[in-house]
This record gives sequence, structure tokens and C-alpha cells, in this order.
Amino acid sequence: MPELPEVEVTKQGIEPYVQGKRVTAVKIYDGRLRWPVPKNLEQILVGQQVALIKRRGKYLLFRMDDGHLIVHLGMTGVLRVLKPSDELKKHDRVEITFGKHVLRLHDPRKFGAVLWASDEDGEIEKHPLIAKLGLEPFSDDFNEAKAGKHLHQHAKGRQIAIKQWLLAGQAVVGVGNIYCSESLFSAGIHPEMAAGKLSLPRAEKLAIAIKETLKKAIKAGGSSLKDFVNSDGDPGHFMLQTKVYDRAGLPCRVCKTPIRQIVQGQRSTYFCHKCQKK
DNA sequence: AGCTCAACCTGGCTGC
DNA sequence: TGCAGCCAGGTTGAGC
Repeated sequence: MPELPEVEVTKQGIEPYVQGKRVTAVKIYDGRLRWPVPKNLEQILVGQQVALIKRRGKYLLFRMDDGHLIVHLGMTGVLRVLKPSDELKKHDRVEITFGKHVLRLHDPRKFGAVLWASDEDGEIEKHPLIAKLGLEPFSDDFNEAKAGKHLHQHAKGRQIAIKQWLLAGQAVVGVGNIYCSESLFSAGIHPEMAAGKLSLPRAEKLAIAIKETLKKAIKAGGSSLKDFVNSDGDPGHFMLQTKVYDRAGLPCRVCKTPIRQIVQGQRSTYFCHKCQKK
């Protein structure tokens, strides 16, 4: 599920149950995630309070007394707030208890991560996983005046296809595989164009497209994942109205030309070859 | 430094 | 039904 919108919606959903609360227990059901979950996580966390939760790219950073709990949902991770008595489900990996509520990470494919970054190891912004991330799409550094210039500057000289460049998240974070195709469509940019060919006007158009796409998706995510306390956690069946993603062969919603699917960097890309120009 | 590609892991779907 | 093969929202790390 998780691209930036889902992570943002997850953050908003769990915040009321977690912020200001103190950890009373930790259980690791299967710690073999992307990296091993620290074996002593319980020892570290119990007694510590969550000051706040920040989202950085697709990472959730729980500000604790002595450091940060880093959580990433990978491809299939879901964080839900439940009651301690709620039945464990297959693929539940880690749970953190805050008195009456537990936060459970459910992650079938185990690409997610649960890590501890102590304050003793320096600022969280300098953590190896965080340091090289691009700008936050909704930050002031990526505002209307700056965003296009930033993208233009960052793409300069790059030979890589713009789809892969954008997806890499070194210019701007949070644009996953779905919203990457969607944003490029909205900006009228062909995914195979060399990133370095991005003109300033088109960079500005792309910046707007990215923000609009993510903003709409956050709204949609909000309607698809509404009740984090619900013990069955069914996210519902909200169908995202994509313009190109997963629409291979179907008519473009603008010009009716069949949508094409190609593979770039081992990932599917969808686009309209008539609406999107190199 | 930039780029490509394999790898991590499980489940669901398609087609024989 | 069964089974092989392919695909999937992310990201790193090795190797050129």
C-alpha cells in the first residue's frame, strides 16, 4: 500500500493513540524484516514516551525520550492500532503496547523496517537512511517559487530516464511507482525522456503535478483507511481513480489513445504516448 | 558520480 | 485442482 499518501494517512491515523503515550511493552513476533529488528527493542522502548511522530519521505519517525524509533512499511506493511486482546494475524511482525492500545506492524513481504536511532548516534536528519532523501514535497523548500528550480537544477546533466530519476527520490521524496506515472502524465512528460532535458517551465509544471497528485491521493487514502482502531482493519475497497497506472491497453482519459506499459529499472511504467512528450 | 541490476520475501493471479 | 511462472505499492548494495 504505502506510498507517501498512505504513510501520511497512517501517521494521522495512529497519532491520537500514540502521541504523548508511554510504551509499556514490546513484542517481536518475527524480527526478520529488511534489517533485523533490534533484539533489545523492548528494553530500549519500555518507559519511553512518544513526543511526536514525524514523517520523512516514507519513513515514520517516532520522537522518543532518548532517540527515534524508525518505521518503514516497505511494500506491504500496515500499521494498525488495536486492543491488546485482539487476535494476532498471520504476518503480524512487531507490536508496541501503550497501555490500553497496541500498535501492530503487519507486513507479509517483510520489506518493512523497525529500527532504533539513539540520540547518542547524532541527529536523526543525519541518519544514513534519512540523510540522502530529497526534499519534502509539502515543505517550504518545495514551494511554488522554489520547487521547479530545484527539480530543474537537480536533473541537470542526468542521462537517466526521468521516470527513474523521479522515483529514486533524491530530488523530491514520496513519489512511488503509482504516483510517479500519474505525475508525469499530469505534467505531459514522457517517462523515457532524459532527466537532463527537463526545461525549467516543464520542471515547474512537474512540481505542481507532483504536489497535486499526492494531495489528491492523501484525500483518497483518508477515505480508504478510515478506522485504525477497528480490529479487523479492513481498509475497504476504495478504488483509486488513476489516469494511467494499471491501465495498459485502456483508452487514455484525455485523448482515448491506448495506455502503454513499459518496464524501466525493473518497475512498470504506464503512460500515454500522445499526451506525454519527450 | 551515475547507472544497472540482483536481492530481500510472500501471496495472488494467470494459464496450462 | 495442481503447479509453474509471473507480477506486485520500496530500497539498498554490489559492480561496472
